Order: sequence, then C-alpha cells, then structure tokens
Amino acid sequence: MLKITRKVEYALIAVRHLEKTSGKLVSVNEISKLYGIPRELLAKTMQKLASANIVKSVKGPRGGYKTTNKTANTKLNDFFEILEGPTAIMDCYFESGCDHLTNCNIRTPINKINNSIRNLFDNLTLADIS
Amino acid sequence: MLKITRKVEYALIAVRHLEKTSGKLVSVNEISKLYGIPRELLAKTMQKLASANIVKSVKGPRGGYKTTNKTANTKLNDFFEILEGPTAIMDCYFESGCDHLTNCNIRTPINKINNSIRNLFDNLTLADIS
DNA sequence: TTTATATACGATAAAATTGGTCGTATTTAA
DNA sequence: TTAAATACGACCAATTTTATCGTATATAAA
Repeated sequence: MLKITRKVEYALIAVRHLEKTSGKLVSVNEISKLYGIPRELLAKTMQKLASANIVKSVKGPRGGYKTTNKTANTKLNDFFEILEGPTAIMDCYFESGCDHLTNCNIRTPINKINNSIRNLFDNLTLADIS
Repeated sequence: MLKITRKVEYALIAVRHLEKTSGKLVSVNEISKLYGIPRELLAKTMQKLASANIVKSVKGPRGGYKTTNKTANTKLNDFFEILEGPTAIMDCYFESGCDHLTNCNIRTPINKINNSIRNLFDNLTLADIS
C-alpha cells in the first residue's frame, strides 16, 4: 500500500536522465535500453509528461524528449497527478459513491491524512528531491 | 497509486468505533454488520491490531475488542506497518534486488520522498486525525 | 520523394496484488 | 455442555497494474 506505480517510477528515471543531459534530445528507445525498462510503457508515460509541458517532445528521426524550463520546478503533486490522476489515499476523497451505507465514520480522518500527503507533495519539486 | 488498502480502511473504522464506545467490548460481528464490511477480513485485521496491543481482545461469548491506553496515541506509521508492513513507496526502499541493472538513478529521490512520508506518519497519531 | 525513425494513442492481454471466503482450532461465559 | 467469540492458515475471486500490439502521424536525411 501507499506505493507509487511503475509509470511514475519510469517517469522519474527518464526525467532525471533528461536533466543530466540537459538540452539534448533523448529518445524513448535510448532511455529504455539504458535503464532496462519497457519501451512502450515509457513512451506513453513521456507522452503524458509532454502534453503537460513537463518535457518537450520532438518527432521524427533524431527526435526525442528534452527538459523544459518547467521541468525542475514541477511540483511532485502535479507530476503524480499528470500520470495517475488525483492524489487520494481512498477514492471517496474525490469521488462520491461510498458504499459504507450512511455509517461512514472515517471521512474526517481520511481527509486529514489525504490533505497532509497532498500538502507534502505540493511543497516538493523535482529539483528538491534530486 | 498511494492508496491505502481495505484492511487499513476497515481497521480505521473499527478503531474509531471502539473509541466512541470506549471501555465496552464490541465484537467483530457487530462492527461488520454496523458498517457493512466483510466479517472475516475485519476479524483478521483486528487480530493483528490485538497482537500489537493497539486494541485488547477478549475471547468467548460476550467477548470482543476494546481500546487500550495505547490506542489513541498510536502513530499512524505504526498503525499502517502493523497491518501492511514497512511504509515504502517502492520496495527497493527496504528490500534489495533492484532490477534496473546498475543504472538506477532514482534511489536518492525515492528515499527523499519515502522519508518525507514516513516522517509525516510518524508525527501523526490516531488521536490527531479524529 | 522515399525511407527510416521517432512520437502519439487506443485496444487488449498478462501478471500481480488485493479483497474476500472457508474451514478448523481454541477460549470461555452462561 | 453448548454457543459465541477470537485465532489462524489456505485458497479462490476480483481488481488493478503492467506490458504488448497495431496503427497513425510527423520529419530528418538519403
């Protein structure tokens, strides 16, 4: 429980690689070989980051991804939510449809825990953890 | 991702119920009916909490569970770890056997994120979130 | 202008984790 | 002695996550 997913893991690896080779375009193929991670999965992940402007994509031969001026100061919470949707330790934090009848007695604790985590990740950037 | 499990959810519900009826013995059967949660699963969960002295168990008819003087000031991190094992956003935080060859470039970030979360849950008690 | 290389994206299959059930043993109040 | 409760392990079901596949599009370079 409270695990991050492979998608996020792979994204972190890729972004850190891009930060190391700052400016240069690096292809998914190259990163996936270098770190031994599945190409297609990484590709999709990068596409999400690109469409959120966390990284910049360039198509065609010699294309790939590179960092932008947004990359380093991206909040961890945004990074996670782009890839995985809302940060919530339980779905009822964002969705309705609780199945515990009218007898839920943990909404308050769940919200407090969740707010703590969101607050934590809102105050950490990619740069902070490097 | 970063979800808590049903086991933890059920445990929270049960503990909060016990805190409300402080002192009285309440059976798993009663709690499971009251909140519409699976009896056997809750039973196992309570057994773990009992063996860690977070709650006190009493066998036999009229038996059940009740809070102890440890209950309220149990750290969230302990609560989670009793039920689910070490708090780690990735297994490599505690286990070895990383499969990213020798090329892992995210150990530092993973550790920082993980330490932040553990620190957060080490400074929150069950009472804090009620 | 053709070809090869790269991103973009949706559908689907495989694997892993989580959730839930069942059976049996043990304890103990009535 | 019986019934109600915890204790615990094995196992099946459901869900989620992980990975793969196919196809489209863009573009640099031959």
